[in-house]
Amino acid sequence: MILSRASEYAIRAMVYMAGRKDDGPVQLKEIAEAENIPFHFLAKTMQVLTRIRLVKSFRGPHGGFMLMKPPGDIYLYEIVNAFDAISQWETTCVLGINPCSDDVICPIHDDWKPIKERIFELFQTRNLESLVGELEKKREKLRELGLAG
Amino acid sequence: MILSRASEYAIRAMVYMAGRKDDGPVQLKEIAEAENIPFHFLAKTMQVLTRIRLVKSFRGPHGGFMLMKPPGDIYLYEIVNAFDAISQWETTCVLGINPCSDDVICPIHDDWKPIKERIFELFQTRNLESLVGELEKKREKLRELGLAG
DNA sequence: GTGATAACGGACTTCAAACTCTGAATATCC
DNA sequence: GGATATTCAGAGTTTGAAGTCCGTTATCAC
Repeated sequence: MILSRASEYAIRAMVYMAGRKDDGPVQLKEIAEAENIPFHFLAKTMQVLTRIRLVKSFRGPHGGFMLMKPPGDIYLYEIVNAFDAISQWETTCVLGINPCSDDVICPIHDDWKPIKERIFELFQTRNLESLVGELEKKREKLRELGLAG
Repeated sequence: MILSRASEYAIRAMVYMAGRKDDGPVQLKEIAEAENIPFHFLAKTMQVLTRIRLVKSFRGPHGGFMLMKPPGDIYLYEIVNAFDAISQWETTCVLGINPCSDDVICPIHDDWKPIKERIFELFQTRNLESLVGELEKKREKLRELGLAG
């Protein structure tokens, strides 16, 4: 709703890779099935991530993809920025008035600016490691609820 | 970037109407030219606003559109909701995981929720009158800067 | 080196949003 | 009542994102 599908899929794929216990490359097929992402579309998405060196790819049997950096060093911003020109958000607002800046006649700019900044901050401070941590917490919580119910 | 064009155009058109000093109906042509919106597209947009009774339309010579309520009583939410199903945002997140709720395995949900709520609040508390006020303030500011420079 | 496996790369198709066009309906003015 | 102005309504077109397909290339196992 605010990111392209490619960005969404890329994040989910990366989080999946980061959260996988098993070492060694993860195959496209496994990610696509686990995350319920169209295979061929994810293929192209992963190619982009390979090109910008967020992941390393291995062809042939037992091939697949591996993260190039520890999960704690990969921030959402890097991923998202490969697919959506979020740097351009600086000069865009909800009203589509472009360029929209402090000096442009846009009635909603001053409301929108802090929200935009907050989204930016989210992307720039959240890394894969912390996201995997969130997942663990959520799983734990659901497990407790399951036992209690 | 987060709203459809129709929503964006609708808001701009409504703000334009609210800010117009002259009484009487405003014509499509005037709005389209003033706000630089494709004429025929705006036509359909205005038809929707007419149908949901945010504006009243008049055909024939000297026809046009008028707000059905005082600007202070028209909130962005009403406008936006006519074009984008923002009520569905409740169960959607940046990662496209749908439904996404407090109880669903989505690593970013807890980050995204407050942002979403803030956007909601913006739409629900901002009305046309206050937006027109913002415009005035901005214009004033720019005028001062112009004199100073 | 042959065959199987998996990523690569580009072309193709699908779909929905954005935009355009045209004629019908309705109101005004003379 | 006829000419004109304006919105209404629906169909058609364009465009770009999303998704699919297929042949190529690299790697591994035997």
